[in-house]
Amino acid sequence: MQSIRDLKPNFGPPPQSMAAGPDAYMQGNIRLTLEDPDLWKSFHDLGTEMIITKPGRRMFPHCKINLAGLIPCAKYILLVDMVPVDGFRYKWNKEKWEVAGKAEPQPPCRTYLHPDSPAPGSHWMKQSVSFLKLKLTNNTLDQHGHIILHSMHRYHPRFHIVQADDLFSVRWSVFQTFTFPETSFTAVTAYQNTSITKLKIDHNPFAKGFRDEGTNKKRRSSKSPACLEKRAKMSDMLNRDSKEDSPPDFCRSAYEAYDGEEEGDMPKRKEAEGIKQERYSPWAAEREHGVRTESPPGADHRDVYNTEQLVPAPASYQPQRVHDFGKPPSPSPSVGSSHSGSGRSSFESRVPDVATVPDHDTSKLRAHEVGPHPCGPQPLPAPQDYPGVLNMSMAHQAGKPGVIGHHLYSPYGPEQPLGQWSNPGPTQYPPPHHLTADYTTPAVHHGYHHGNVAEWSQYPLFSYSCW
DNA sequence: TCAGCTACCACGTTTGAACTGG
DNA sequence: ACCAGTTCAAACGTGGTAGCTG
Repeated sequence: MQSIRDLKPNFGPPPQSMAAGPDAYMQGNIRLTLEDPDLWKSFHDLGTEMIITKPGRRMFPHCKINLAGLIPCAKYILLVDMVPVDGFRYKWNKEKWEVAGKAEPQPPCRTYLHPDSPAPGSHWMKQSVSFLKLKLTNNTLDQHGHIILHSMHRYHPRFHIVQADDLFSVRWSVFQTFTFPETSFTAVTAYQNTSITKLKIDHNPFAKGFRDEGTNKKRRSSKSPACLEKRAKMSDMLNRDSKEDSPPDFCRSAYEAYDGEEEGDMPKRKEAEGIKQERYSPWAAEREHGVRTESPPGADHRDVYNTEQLVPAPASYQPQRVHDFGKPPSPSPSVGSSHSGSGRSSFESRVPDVATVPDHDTSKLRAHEVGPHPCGPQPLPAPQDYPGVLNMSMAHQAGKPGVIGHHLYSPYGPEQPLGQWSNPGPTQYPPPHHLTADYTTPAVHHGYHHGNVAEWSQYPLFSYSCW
């Protein structure tokens, strides 16, 4: 286990509270470990697939981490985002994943904010931190703040730990970014690998109804024509007695390795062994064939990547209140314009999340606040009035142009206490001086004082060009 | 024709309000 | 009146599948 040690201070004048003891913010020896690594590994060996749906789908396994080495009394914000593993689109062909071409232009980048954020280090360390409610979607116009992904593309989650009292101070803070190789996955709209399906069914409590020992036997079937034919023949019988204990023995070959055991450690172990025998892990194959992966050679799978993420310094908060929520988002000519093809370059420069931004008057933006951008001034994502979605806009630092949209999503509701978010307070840093007029409108402050982080809607958090 | 996507379905889990008893 | 435990229904989360679409 190795955390990211190569930290750099952020740019720009730090807030007073940070300047008072900068070392204290740097001395932490943060360690982050992934929970259920064996489960993740089981999926990873098969080629993890995550369903993405229009309304949003949770991950399974979901991201759950343990933290250590935080300063107990210091506040931290935990974030998760998804980054493409490579610049390819994949297809499932003959029981294995194959490259099907270049990746599509990256969807709007969003970051999931852990609902407990910000919380003191002691809070994060006292128990494991779960990102259970993180949802994935393929709807680029998603209004719920879910993380937007492309189907048939590979991603891996990144965990960001930011020492910050609130979102106001995020921009001055140092990010520590952690990634686990075994959490990489392929986003799909329907499962391709039946072994993954089986693994999910056996481990996800919500899918108990699909287990062999469950009551709903007729759901256990495969898509093979032979099975479909047999299923058709059996349908009447099944309809007559769908609660029969012993399932029909057709179409069970794909699950043979899992039969006959109740849930528990032993069956799981058996599953893993059975899977290994038929294992075809496409990612393992990639490694064998020299296809690029993010795994550091020789590194323990539980070790994090040695990457770092800094908050761009000349950050420019550009929250704009949406007064007519519900207006359809305006298409952006810049969407996809930065897509540069395959490989890392394809997502080094992310496009702003303008696809989700309802129409608003971009003339309100001041050029110097937005900063230079090859695509011209970006209409910043406007806050939306659904609860829990944050929006932060930051310009790139010199040499890393491009204002990116990076959405922060938190499942906070308006009623939840967010005092530390909603109001910087007199002892905290004042809002950035370059905030737009809209930012300081009473309406916005009203929202903050009521703990509604919706006004933060979509904040471009940081640039992918940094990694 | 077909791969990918979506809507809908049935089932199980979770959650919170309502109810009950001490 | 208060609190803790129980019950129950609605909401939510699943994978399967038929049908649609490009």
